[in-house]
Amino acid sequence: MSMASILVVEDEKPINELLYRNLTLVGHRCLRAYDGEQALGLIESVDVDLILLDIMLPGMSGLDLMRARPNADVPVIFLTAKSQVSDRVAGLNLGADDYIVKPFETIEVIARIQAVLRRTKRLEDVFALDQANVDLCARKAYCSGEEVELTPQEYALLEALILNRWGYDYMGDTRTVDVHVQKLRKKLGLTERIKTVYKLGYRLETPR
Amino acid sequence: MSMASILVVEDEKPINELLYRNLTLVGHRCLRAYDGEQALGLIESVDVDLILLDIMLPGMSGLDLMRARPNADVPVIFLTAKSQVSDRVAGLNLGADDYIVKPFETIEVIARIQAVLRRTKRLEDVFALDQANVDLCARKAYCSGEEVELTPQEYALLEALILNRWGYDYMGDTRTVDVHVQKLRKKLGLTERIKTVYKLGYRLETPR
DNA sequence: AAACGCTTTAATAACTTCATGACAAGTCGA
DNA sequence: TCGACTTGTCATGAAGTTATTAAAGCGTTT
Repeated sequence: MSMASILVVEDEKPINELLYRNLTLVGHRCLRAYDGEQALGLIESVDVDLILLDIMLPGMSGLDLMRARPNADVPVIFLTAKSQVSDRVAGLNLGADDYIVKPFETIEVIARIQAVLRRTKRLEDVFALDQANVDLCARKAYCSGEEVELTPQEYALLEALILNRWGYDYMGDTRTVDVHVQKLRKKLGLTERIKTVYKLGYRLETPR
Repeated sequence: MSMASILVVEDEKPINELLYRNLTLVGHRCLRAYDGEQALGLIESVDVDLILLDIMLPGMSGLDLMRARPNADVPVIFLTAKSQVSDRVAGLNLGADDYIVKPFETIEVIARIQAVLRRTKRLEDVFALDQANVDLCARKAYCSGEEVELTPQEYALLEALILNRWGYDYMGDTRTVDVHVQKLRKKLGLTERIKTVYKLGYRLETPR
C-alpha cells in the first residue's frame, strides 16, 4: 500500500483524531483542518493527494469548499452525516470521487481511499518547488500555474538538477552553463532555489 | 454527460432490466449479462468502459469474475446485497472502484458511475478541440461541422497526436512529417493547437 | 497510357536556439 | 581590504530546425 498525503477536513475533534490516527497507522501522511478556511490554506500551500471532507462545517461548508478549491483535480471523498440520496447525488455530481455516510467504519474508509488513489495516483511524477512545477512525463514546466516554454537545453539542465540535484560542470568552458542556469531561475522563479556552489556547480535546494 | 459502454452483470432479471433502462436513458450504451461466464465472453469481445457487478451469481461469483477478468483496468463497481463491512472492504481491496449495497437508488448508481468514469476517463470516442472533431471509431474528422477528408497518413498522424499526445520523430528523415503536420493543421484549423516542440516533435495542446 | 490522389523530396524562407565574449558583480582567502 | 578568480548578465551571429511551397515519384483507377 502506497503512501499519500491526505487532508482530513472535519470539525468534530474525536472523529478528526480517529481518522488521523488510523490513516497515519496505515502509512499515510495525514494533514488536518477543522474548517473550510483552514483547509483552503492547506490546499494552497501543501501538496495533497486526497481530501476527506465533511459537509457540515462551521462557516464555509464542505460543498462550498468543494466549489472553491483551487486544485480541482485533487480527489475528494465526502464523509458526512447527510445521508439522503439527494445529498449523496449532489455531492458526487459536484465532482467528488466517493461519498461515505456517517457513522462510518474506519476500515471501509481506508479501503475506499485506496480505491480512489488507485485511479488517481497520477502516473506522472510531478516535481514541485515553490511556485514551480515540472511534469517530468509530459516534459512540461509551470510557474505559478502558467506553462513555461523550455528549450531542450534548459529542460535537460532542469532534469539534471531535479534528478541528480546537481547542475553540471560539463558543457563548455565559457559562460554557457551560467546563461542557462540564469534562464531557468528566471523562467521558473527559482532564483533562490538553484544555489550556486562556488567552484563546483549548481544544486537544487529543496526544503526538508 | 458523456456516453460510455457499461456492462451490467446481474442475474435477477428485474434489477438487470431496471439498470438497463435507466442507464440507456441517461445516454449510456448498456450491455447485459446474467452470469459470470457470459460476462467474461462480453468483456473479451466488446470494448467495455465500466462493469456493474453483482456478487452472488449462479456459477462463477462476482468476486471470481473480478479476479479472472482479463482487461483488469476496466473499472468495476460492485452492486450487491452483501452488505457487511467485511464484504465491502474485500470487494474494494480486490480492486473495485466502488461498492454499492442493495437496495440501491438508481440515481445514486448513475452518479457513482459518473464519478468513476470521470477518473478513468474512458469516455471519449469522440475527440473535440476547438472547431475540430474526430470520431475515432468511424475514422472521420470534422472541422466546424463539415466533414474533412483525411488521407491515411494524415489520419495516422492525427490519431498518434490524440492518443499519445505526441507526434512522431519516426517517419523519414526529410521534411515529410512537417508537410503532413501542416496539412492537418490547415484541414482542421489546429494551427495553434498542434504545437511544435523544438527538437522533439509535435504535441497536441488540449486545454486543462 | 493518361489521369488521379497520396506521399516524398527538394529548395528556400523563416525562425529558434545557444555558445560566445565582453563586462559587471560577487566570492574567497590572505 | 585587496586582488585573483568565479559567477551573473547581456547582446549577437552562426548553426541548426521547422515552415512553406512546388514539383517529382508511385501506385491505382479509368
